Amino acid sequence: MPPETTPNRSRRSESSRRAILDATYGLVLEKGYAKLTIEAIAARAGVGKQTIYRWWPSKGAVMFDSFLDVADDRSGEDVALPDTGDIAADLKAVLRATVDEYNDAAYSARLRALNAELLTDPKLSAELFERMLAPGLAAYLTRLEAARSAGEIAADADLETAIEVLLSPIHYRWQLGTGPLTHAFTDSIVDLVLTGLRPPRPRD
Amino acid sequence: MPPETTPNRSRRSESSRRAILDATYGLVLEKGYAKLTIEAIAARAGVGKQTIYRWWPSKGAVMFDSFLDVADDRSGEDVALPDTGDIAADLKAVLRATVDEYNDAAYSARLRALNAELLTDPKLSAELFERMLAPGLAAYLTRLEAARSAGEIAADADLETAIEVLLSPIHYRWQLGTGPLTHAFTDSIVDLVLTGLRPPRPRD
Amino acid sequence: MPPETTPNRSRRSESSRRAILDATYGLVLEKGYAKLTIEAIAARAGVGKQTIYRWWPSKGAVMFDSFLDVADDRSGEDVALPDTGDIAADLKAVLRATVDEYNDAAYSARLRALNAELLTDPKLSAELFERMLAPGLAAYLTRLEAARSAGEIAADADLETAIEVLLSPIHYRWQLGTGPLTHAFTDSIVDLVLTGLRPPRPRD
Amino acid sequence: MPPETTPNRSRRSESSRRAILDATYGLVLEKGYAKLTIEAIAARAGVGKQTIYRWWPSKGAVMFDSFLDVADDRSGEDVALPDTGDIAADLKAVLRATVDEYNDAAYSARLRALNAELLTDPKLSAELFERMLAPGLAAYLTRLEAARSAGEIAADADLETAIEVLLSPIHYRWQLGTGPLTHAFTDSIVDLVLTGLRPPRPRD
DNA sequence: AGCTAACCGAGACGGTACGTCTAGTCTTGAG
DNA sequence: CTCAAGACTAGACGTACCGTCTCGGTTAGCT
Repeated sequence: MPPETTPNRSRRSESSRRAILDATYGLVLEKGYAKLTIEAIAARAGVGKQTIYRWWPSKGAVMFDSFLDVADDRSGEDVALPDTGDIAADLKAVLRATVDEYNDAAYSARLRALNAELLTDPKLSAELFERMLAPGLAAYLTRLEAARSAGEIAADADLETAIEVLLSPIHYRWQLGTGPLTHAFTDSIVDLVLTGLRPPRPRD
Repeated sequence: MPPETTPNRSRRSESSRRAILDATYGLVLEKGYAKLTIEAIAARAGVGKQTIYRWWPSKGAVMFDSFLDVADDRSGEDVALPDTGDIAADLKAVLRATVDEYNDAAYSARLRALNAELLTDPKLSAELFERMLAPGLAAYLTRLEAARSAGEIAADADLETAIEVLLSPIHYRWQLGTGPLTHAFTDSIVDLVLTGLRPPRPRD
Repeated sequence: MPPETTPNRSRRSESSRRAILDATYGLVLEKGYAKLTIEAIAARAGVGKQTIYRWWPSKGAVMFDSFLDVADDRSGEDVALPDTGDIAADLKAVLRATVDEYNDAAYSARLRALNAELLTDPKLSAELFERMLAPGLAAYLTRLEAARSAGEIAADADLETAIEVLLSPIHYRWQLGTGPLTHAFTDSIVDLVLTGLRPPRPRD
Repeated sequence: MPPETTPNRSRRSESSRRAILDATYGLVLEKGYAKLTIEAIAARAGVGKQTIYRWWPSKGAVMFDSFLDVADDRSGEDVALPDTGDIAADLKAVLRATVDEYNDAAYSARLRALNAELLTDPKLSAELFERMLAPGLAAYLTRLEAARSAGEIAADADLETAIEVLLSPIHYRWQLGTGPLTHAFTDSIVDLVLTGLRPPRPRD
């Protein structure tokens, strides 16, 4: 993500880059994003401040990169959703795991930093989307398409919207605190999304 | 929201309070929340810095108050959802209006500030919920209960979850930029929430 | 000497002023002027950097003030030259004392700082002259006038020039290292200035 | 004069040496010594910084060398003082020329740089003396000895001291600003040094 | 109808961090 | 090897704000 002004990329010190990214990652967890400073990053990374300013335009960009860097490390991993043949059960299992992550203090701290930066600089969202969100969303899409093929889901269903409708309530509650982040909550989202609010058609 | 330590509330200058809140509100729109400073607020409000520190614990609290203050002004207003007898049409109309607000630059700027502060200081979410969110959510609940009584919605539907499922995708897209905030998007949310993904039960 | 922009003089903290001046004075002696930094002054004085920048335009100005401040403290003291009735003896005694000062390491360090700053910013010389040099030169003038009245010195002698001719060789040797700063050197200056180079007029 | 550590002198690039010295000389005149930086020298000379650090120990040494280099160029020139047979007239003419130089802005700027460096690093004075001062002082000595032989000056006069007494007041006024640098001033120095302050011996 | 304690505007203070600049060292690639 | 180029660690620069602390002036609410 470096802004590439004049500095010569080929001469860049990889060890400094790593040290900066690691220091940033650690400091956000320890002190929180609001108390993250460039000076602290430089000190912990054993790096001159100028080396940070040479390659990143802002503190937020460093933090952003440090998290995306971790995400990239995982990008080779298998992100496929389970497929037991029961779409409801599979979605519930995945969303339960997701909500457990949100309830983890360290994960939550990183997420807060990332979202705060996103709110400060919305231009970053495209990059965030591509490097962090897209792989996960694609996995959901694959699973839902399989369910559609299996006849569990209506042929004309809008799957892209469905994915966001499944995931966003978790993010919403986490950020706005409108209610507890429980397995019951995610289960009820899955039920709702799969069956809708409409009343059962009366037997005739 | 003032923390009330020792200062005597009855002696508080209402004109200073108003000037501070107004200055804050204006500065967030003009410069953005990240560049908001206590000194700038004090200067624009024609107020000593100490007067701010006396009544608020942080910059975020002032900003928060300045927005809630606007919300409180509206609290007498009618927040009821329309009821034409067609729950799908009514929800679509309301969500279209909501999405239009999110697409407004000024509203979006304020929302960014509010959410950024919330991520920095999650303790504020309870207050935010009570003063800004609760009235709106109550209105949704009222309308959905009416629909349930009318038989448009299943008797055992989880309406609280349904409301969050309706609203959160808008917030999600707005914040993460996963897609365009259009009327088509909100319409498809409503359809999804009302009918679900399940295929129509075959006529027998 | 503060440049007086906007800050309100009457609110100035005298204790901070003193601490800054004292810290500067001490640091020049310990580290030398070239290694004097505003940060070190602020740290030793227990003062914020801004408090220095508020009242002085540059590091040199602070140093300058810190030395003139010492000079001012002495300004009430008696700076008169001795008067034994023998102008040669009196001048030799005073110049021997002067040269001893120049040979003192601490005095020499301060003098180096002062002169270095003067070379960097010649505008300071007027102030230096008034506050540090003028009193001393006046004392010489008084003594030389007494000698003139006593007939030891020609009635039409240019005393102002004579004073500079007496003092400047010491400064010159000290700064350029053209030779050793000894009592023999200053004695010979006095002899030269009093009798000149001309051969004695032959007795006829 | 390079400090001679390890680098192999024979491989040294003469063109780089010249470019560095010339760039330094020019930058001192244009920006002043205080704003002279190694980076600016390297940039103007079209030279890597390391090439400067390899051959000189400090910025001051480069500047010093750049000026002595000019002085060395002149060392073949005739520096003898005029000899019209009238020592007073000859000295006045030379000192007038000297003071004119001091009043020249460019010469004064160089002199400031040189003296500032000398105050910062007194170890340089020996070198300065040998390469810049000594030839001039020797010329004075030659002329004064001629005057002594001619009977214009007392046989036992201390000529070395006399030379410093003649020259130092100019340097003193230039640096401390104790008075104007005029021909009248230098003339009166010559008169004073030649005749002294003593009153004319009464005719008997 | 004062008195007096508090709040008020103002802004200097001790600090922290900023983003920039320069020093002096180290690395790379060309000659 | 030396050299130009320039990235590196280090740390001071001067600025912007932080949150605290006086300072007079003013205002509210008790005597």
